[in-house]
Amino acid sequence: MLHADLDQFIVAVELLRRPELRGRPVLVGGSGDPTERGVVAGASYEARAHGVSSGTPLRTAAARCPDAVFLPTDRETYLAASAEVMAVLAGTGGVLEVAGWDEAFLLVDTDDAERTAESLRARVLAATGLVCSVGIGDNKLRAKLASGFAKPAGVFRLERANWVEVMADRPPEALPGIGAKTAKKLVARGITTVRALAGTPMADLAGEFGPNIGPWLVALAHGYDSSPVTDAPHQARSHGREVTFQRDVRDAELIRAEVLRLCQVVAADLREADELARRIVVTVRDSRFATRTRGAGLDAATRDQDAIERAALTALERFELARPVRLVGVRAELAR
DNA sequence: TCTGGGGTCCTAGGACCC
DNA sequence: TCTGGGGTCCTAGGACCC
Repeated sequence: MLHADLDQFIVAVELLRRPELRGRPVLVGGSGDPTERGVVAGASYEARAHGVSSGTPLRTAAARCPDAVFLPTDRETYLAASAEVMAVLAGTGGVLEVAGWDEAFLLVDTDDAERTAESLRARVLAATGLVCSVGIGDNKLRAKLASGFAKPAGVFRLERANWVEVMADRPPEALPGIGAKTAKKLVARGITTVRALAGTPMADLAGEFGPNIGPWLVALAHGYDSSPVTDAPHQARSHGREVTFQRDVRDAELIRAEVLRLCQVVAADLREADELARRIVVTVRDSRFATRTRGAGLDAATRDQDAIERAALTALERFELARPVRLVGVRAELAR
């Protein structure tokens, strides 16, 4: 099985229409104004050399990389480019599972996976002008990790036979699914490598991480993954919108007005997606970055704007709002 | 000058039912 | 004075990913 992953996808799409920026540090994020609140969504390799990567606050990025060109995020354009890439991948005849804007699994029948992977890279480049890397694996977990090792513009194979050689000495957070929080808890137990995690009895982790996640972490460290590649169309569970204020807001009326505006956008999103909501959840993040949610059910599955607004205001009233508010969000959980 | 915005999945606790 | 054991649903929060 293969995992195709576009190289610096967002920046690569921008460079297609601004080829004069090639070779320069380019950063995409927020409104494109690095004095505003926002983070980097895409960084060119030249910018990454200055210590800027996806998730870096724009202001920090501007300080580290003053020569960078800042561009606003343009979702629609990336979605369109993504659709083009996925169409090329689908054209190969295998089972295609889209796993994000810029990545997909492909189950193909081949006796020369490297040759198939290279031809895939060539087809994507020829059709879209975008460079991708391709991982070959004996399951999805290994194929995904392999595409990371294949970057930039390469092919890499990771399977049971070379798992220990490639992965054992790496830190646990090299595994997808293990982030900073989990890594820290593992370090506290003296687990600092994939090897050590793989050698931990599952029962030891079940207490702290839960009866399912604990054992799953150990399986992850062995490279086990039995999840199938599926081309079943993706069914959204929720649609939401959230906004970070440029300055924290104390005025309850302003917060209320923003929640109502988000309700309008969410209702429009539901109409466009032809979905009905069952519950509305409001998110509030305060000036200390503490994030809370409150929800309210809907009497019937609906996308009626008035009903969504009523539910959102009911949920909003249940917050204390003791501190200035940094972010508000409105999410519709869908009827299924 | 800290820390976006779109999501998904899992867990834990309480309610409720038999 | 003691008050089981399952199961399911709802809700809020946590962690993670791109």
